[in-house]
Amino acid sequence: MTASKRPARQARELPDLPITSWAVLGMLSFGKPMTGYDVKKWSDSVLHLFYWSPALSQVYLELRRLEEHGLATSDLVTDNDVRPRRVYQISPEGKTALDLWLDTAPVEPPVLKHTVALRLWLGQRANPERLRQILLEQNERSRELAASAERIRIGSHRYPQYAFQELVAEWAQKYYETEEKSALELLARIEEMTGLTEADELHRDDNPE
Amino acid sequence: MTASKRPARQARELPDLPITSWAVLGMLSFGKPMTGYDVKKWSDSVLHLFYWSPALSQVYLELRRLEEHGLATSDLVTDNDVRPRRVYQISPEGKTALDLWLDTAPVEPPVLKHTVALRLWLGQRANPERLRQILLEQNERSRELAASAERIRIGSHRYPQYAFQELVAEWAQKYYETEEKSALELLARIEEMTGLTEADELHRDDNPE
DNA sequence: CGTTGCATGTAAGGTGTTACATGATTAC
DNA sequence: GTAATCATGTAACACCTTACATGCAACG
Repeated sequence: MTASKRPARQARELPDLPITSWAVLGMLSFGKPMTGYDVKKWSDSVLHLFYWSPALSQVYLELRRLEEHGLATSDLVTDNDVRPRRVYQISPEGKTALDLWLDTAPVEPPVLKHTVALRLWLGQRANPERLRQILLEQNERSRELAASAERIRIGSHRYPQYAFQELVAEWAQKYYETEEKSALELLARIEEMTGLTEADELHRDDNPE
Repeated sequence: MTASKRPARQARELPDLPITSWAVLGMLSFGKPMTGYDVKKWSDSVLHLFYWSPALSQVYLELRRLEEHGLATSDLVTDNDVRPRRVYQISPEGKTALDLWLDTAPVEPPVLKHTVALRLWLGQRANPERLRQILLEQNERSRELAASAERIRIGSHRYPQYAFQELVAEWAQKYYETEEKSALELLARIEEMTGLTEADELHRDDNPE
């Protein structure tokens, strides 16, 4: 393809940044000035539910990059005589760029790396007891995430400016509740299957290949 | 942590490989000898539904790595006088290692990078019409993936040795059907919300921040 | 006769992780 | 007093992608 070097088509040209950058800029766009540490915490608790939480070192890198591009500004804040904290804020250019990104950047297909499904797919080779254990873990993990999403949803409720966060929290809650149920359904299916397999094994000597 | 250099704890020591390697080894474990190109094709059509499909160059790299570790073997096959194809097969050591991995490797939490949810989360800044469009695209994408999963499910039906593949295909079908519905529900919610917003705007001059 | 599929691989570079280094403050 | 939290950053490296290079076979 030849999409590499096109001249500025519009007065407002979007810098070519990874989605992670836009996610971090998006967090800044809610208006609260934040340190890298703050971004990481918020990222772990909320972004994590539907996107993913970058490593702390990555967060610092993204913030520096945003500042380089003029999309954010930072101030060194010294409260007492502690080590100064660097506090970031979105800039007007950052707001414009984010809006343009939301409006024009193509939406990449969501990425799912479902390690549990992968194991299940290879289930023929696996120990049924292990599969049971994996699905119980998955069920538990999903329950926790659903609960976490619920807390966030309730936390952002009745503040109209958080309507979209609330909407996504609600979506995430349903998503993880479905995951929770899915794991249990799969558990039941596997118990049927391996029950049959064990019966079959009485009549079979080696695995077919 | 000091988990870097530990001596062999067991006779059967697992090589430390990324999950992608195990996924590729898993594909080989179904018994069919495959070229890198074959692996990529299968990866695109099936693995993609629940894990993700590595780039072709990555597939070749993984296959080489598996062979280095003795988990797979390869043969150069020359059918006519075409360029020879390198055909990979799982080795007995590969089977043992895969089984051990399935049995003992900790299951990393599934990773979701939901680009649509990310955009929605930042929806306050976005153009409602654009959000509509994104959700319609997402609905369509999910419908296609559900259909794809269904075809695979039907294809593996009634072959008992494919029971787990069928199970995962069924799970994937439900997953994407849920995604499909989710997108439509969100669409409806957004129409309510932005309907209200537009009405509100008659009484408001600037966005709150 | 041009596009798609089959087929393999290298090179360059970006994305993102873990480990390391450092140190103050707060809570138990 | 010791563990957790707050806070910032560097270094090394693994993972993975895109672009490039190459070329035959089959289909339309």
